[in-house]
Amino acid sequence: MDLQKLKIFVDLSKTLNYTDTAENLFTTQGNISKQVMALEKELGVSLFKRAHRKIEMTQQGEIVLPYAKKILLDYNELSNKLNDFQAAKNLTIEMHTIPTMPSYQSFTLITQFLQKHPEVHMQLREEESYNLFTSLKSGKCEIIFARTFDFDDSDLERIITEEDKFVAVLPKKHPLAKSEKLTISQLKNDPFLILGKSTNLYDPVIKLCRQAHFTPRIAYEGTRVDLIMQMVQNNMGISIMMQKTAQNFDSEEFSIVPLTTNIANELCFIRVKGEHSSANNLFWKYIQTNLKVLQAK
Amino acid sequence: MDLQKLKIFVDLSKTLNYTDTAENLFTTQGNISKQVMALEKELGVSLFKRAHRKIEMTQQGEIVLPYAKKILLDYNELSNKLNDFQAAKNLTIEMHTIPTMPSYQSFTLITQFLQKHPEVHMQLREEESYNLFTSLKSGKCEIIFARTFDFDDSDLERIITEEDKFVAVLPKKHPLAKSEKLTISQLKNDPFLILGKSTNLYDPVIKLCRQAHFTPRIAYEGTRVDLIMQMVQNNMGISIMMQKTAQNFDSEEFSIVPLTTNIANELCFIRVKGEHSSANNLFWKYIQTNLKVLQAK
DNA sequence: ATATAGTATTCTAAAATGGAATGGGAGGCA
DNA sequence: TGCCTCCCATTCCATTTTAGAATACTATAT
Repeated sequence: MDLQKLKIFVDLSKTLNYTDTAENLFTTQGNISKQVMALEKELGVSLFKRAHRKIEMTQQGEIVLPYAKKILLDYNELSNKLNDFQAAKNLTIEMHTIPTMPSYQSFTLITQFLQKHPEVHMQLREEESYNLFTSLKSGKCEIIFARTFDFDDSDLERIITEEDKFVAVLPKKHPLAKSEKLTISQLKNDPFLILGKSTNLYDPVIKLCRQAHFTPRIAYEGTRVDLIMQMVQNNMGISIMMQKTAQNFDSEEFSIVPLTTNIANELCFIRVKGEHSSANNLFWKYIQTNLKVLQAK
Repeated sequence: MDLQKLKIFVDLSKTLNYTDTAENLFTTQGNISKQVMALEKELGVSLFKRAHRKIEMTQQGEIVLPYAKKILLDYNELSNKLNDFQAAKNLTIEMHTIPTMPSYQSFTLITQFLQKHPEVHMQLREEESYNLFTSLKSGKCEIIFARTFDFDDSDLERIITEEDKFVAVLPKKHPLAKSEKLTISQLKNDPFLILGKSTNLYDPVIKLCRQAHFTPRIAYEGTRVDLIMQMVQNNMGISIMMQKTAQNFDSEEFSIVPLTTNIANELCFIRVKGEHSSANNLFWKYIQTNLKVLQAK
């Protein structure tokens, strides 16, 4: 059952003339004739009485007409709704991000972008690092702000906004607290207080330890950075985290010492390669441009 | 836009599995895949997110779903309505008839038929003879009861229920009132009181006169037989009509004399050759059978 | 590593489509 | 009466669509 047939039927019910309907619907008279006959066959009724100078609708035709109109209207309404939805979607950026995003300069970029483009809506959602890439690849969001370690995924493209490095967080009284630099093996006997598996920091830390041929003793694993800091202050262990995370807790009670590692680490916007909504492209270009401006300063 | 695509979409929204939907709709998995893609292309949106072990509907799919269901429901409702209509129609006989039908034995046959088949509805409508054949041929009714003269129409079939003949109706005091038989030329000087053009009696009478090489003087032309009879009684002229019409007015005040003619004349049921509703066929067969029974008596 | 479940693709024959031209019947008109 | 015109039906043909069958491809599970 093709809606085109219903369209023809409805138009024909108005014109009662095959040639006119053919013109209205940009086809030929013969085609109209065939389609109407096909529709009649499909419905099993005769829709028009053909008398040789005019045609006239049958009782069955009168039954069909309101339904045909209704169905066509519904289909149009559907088309419109979809168009509206797509238009709105084209002006909406759904971004998933690590919870700490507001502490980075990327946040400034986002707020500036939104001020400059008030027509664009941004839906930000915090999500555990662990899930960000899944959400991105499954299409739940079209862009993420995440921390990467040794990034290597040819399906994705990214804009690095900041680089970060590993630091050790030590109690003030720790023997190595005054060091200028540390390697992780120097800490192999300390209890580790680290961010858990639901962050994407866990795996790189374990990897670092493994590279240094030891398995850390994990005294805390969780998501609360402030809690870790308190535990360090209280001599319950040491922590490995990112410098930019640690510096938010600048305190007299513990030391932050850079760690020598070979693991690249960046904060970046990431999206899949390929087609994107116009708002997304607008945002992407804005970030690329204004990041250079920022860095030039 | 083919409704089949919507059907597939709706079913797929339930199963979320191409193979299952293919089975439900008696087709193949590959076909489902193609149709869904075609639908997506046609609507310009993606309806399902394909993840490699399961598929999931998109937001756009959620928008489409209620419309698809509604359209399919409407189409089903339409089908049902048409079926009901056809079924009712199949049990209804629409018969147009000359006004005098109740005076013939055909009327008895009809009432007997309706008693025997109470499920059949008969819609009788009186119509002027002149229009009966037009109504029949244009499909306004599927069967007529009419009077025929020299019937010859290969598109129609008929059952003759009674034969009739022309009679002259004369005032008692008319010089020819006592004749056993008359030819029409014997009446050429009398004023004619005849049934008008809207009956199909007018033309045959004129034809009879023309065959006898005279043009009658028409003193009355109309549809009221009773009026004609009164006029005859009052010596205002003579009339030519059918015997069975005349004998309903059996009176002492005028004579009915058979007329010698070569014009065949019958009362009959007539329908177009070809397909008919079951009720119509039932009726036709009933008349054929029971007419023989009647005639055998 | 292999099997499995699930969608996409390709190939092919059959069917539907649509355009153009032709057929054919009834009404209008001279 | 005969011609013309209006209109729906039909036919021919090239193009497109369709549906089935087999095959490819890929992520998950074992």
